Amino acid sequence: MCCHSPDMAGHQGGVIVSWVDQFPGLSQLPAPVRDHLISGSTVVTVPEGTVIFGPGKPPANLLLLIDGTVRVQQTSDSGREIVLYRVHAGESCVLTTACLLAYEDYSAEGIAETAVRAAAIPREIFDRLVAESVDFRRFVFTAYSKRITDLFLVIDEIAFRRMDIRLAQKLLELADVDGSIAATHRKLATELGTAREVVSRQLQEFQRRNWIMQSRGIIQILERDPLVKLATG
Amino acid sequence: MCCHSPDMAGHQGGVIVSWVDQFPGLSQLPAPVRDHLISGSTVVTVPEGTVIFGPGKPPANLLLLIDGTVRVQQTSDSGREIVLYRVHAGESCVLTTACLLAYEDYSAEGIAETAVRAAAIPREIFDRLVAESVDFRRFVFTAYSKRITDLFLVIDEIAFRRMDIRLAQKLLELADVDGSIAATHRKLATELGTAREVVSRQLQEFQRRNWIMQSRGIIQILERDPLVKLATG
DNA sequence: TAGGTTCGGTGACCTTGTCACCAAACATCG
DNA sequence: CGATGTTTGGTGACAAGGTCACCGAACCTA
Repeated sequence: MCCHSPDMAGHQGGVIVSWVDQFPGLSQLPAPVRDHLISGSTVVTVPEGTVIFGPGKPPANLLLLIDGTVRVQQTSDSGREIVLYRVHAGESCVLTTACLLAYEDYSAEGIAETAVRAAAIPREIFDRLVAESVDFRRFVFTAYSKRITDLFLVIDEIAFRRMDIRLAQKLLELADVDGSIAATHRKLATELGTAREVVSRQLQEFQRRNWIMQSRGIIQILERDPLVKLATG
Repeated sequence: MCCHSPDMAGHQGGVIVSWVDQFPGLSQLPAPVRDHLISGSTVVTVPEGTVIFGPGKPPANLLLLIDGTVRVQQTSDSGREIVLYRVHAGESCVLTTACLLAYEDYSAEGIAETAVRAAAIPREIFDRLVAESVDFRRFVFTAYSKRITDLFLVIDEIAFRRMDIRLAQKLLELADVDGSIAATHRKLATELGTAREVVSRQLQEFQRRNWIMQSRGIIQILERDPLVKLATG
């Protein structure tokens, strides 16, 4: 975490513009709370690949992502990894507040998947805002709700769903408009919490059926329909 | 949810005794907050087996368990189940607050595993307490932290750990002092999020090695040491 | 004691995870 | 440019785990 910079608030037709307005749940905060939030936080930028928090590296602040994406994942002893969820621009790393206030360590780690710009809210300011503002509380608990729902979904998937279905879903999710996906088998395996070989085999099967075409690091979807049918059961 | 009853506060040598004192994080609340908490909540009892919350049955209150245990589990489309965590006396169903305040539905369900006595705190009171009291906030976020850690652990286990190890752990966990376990294979399978047959086969193997003895609904541990060695790797 | 239910055992089969190893594609650097 | 190391993905063999179908024994309970 580096490159602290002053908040970029500015005047525009009499209205003060700030990163706060990019957060749906925060844009209607009453002026004093809003000011408190802005003055109490620092906008930071971190380069791609930075480990923002992790085992033995407890988060010091609540981060509200202005730009970029944070990937939260877990690594097993044996080295296999699984992606738990992603935090996108306009969202917050809210689960870290649990250990912010409880001083507990999490076993997951957060990695800047792209360059990230974020507002960092120190523990004390966060606590004060929760106390002061109904809207801020609503914002925090709504964010919690979404994350916990995500975790339940992950558990459901890894415990109960078949790999071919999950892989098809993931391909459709990652494909851009022309149906191409820039991802290695290794990356896909991490997304799904499985082994690389399993992904390779499954993709081989999709390729055999002419649903996809592969080259190193790139997968091209040839027939969307059967993938969709498989993904949606 | 039934059997509402007045709070059983009483005098004892000049000190008011209440269920609040059974909660480590709440016993040091300042008097006004404490009173607010007591007066704003209702002590309820629910019989064993009651579904306290679930899909389509959003929780109406935050429950603080005075007595008994609540099992929180998830069921797949195919009918397989997995236990996510348990809430014991002195703890709270705190994850429900996320949907309490966000009006979201979760896919998990909570079941009274025994008869349960609990203090039910309505949404508005909960919100007010969070606003008023640092200690209550600390209590809430600490509880969150523990639950989320539990969920991360569950994900780690089902994604990365071997069944024989997990089963050995579970047996040791459930065994009473003389090493006997009252549980059907079906129950154990739900605990671990696997199929009954897998548990049966694995237990068969443990039996073949003379580590356990089985009869209908009961497993008796004969040799603890090898199970411990397996469980701890 | 008859009938229904729950519990556990079993074999066949499929999917998923692990291990060992290899070759092609790519990157780097002299 | 060629030599070298790294990343990526392919492959086969095998082990572990999940699914299906079916069975008999144990246990209600009426």
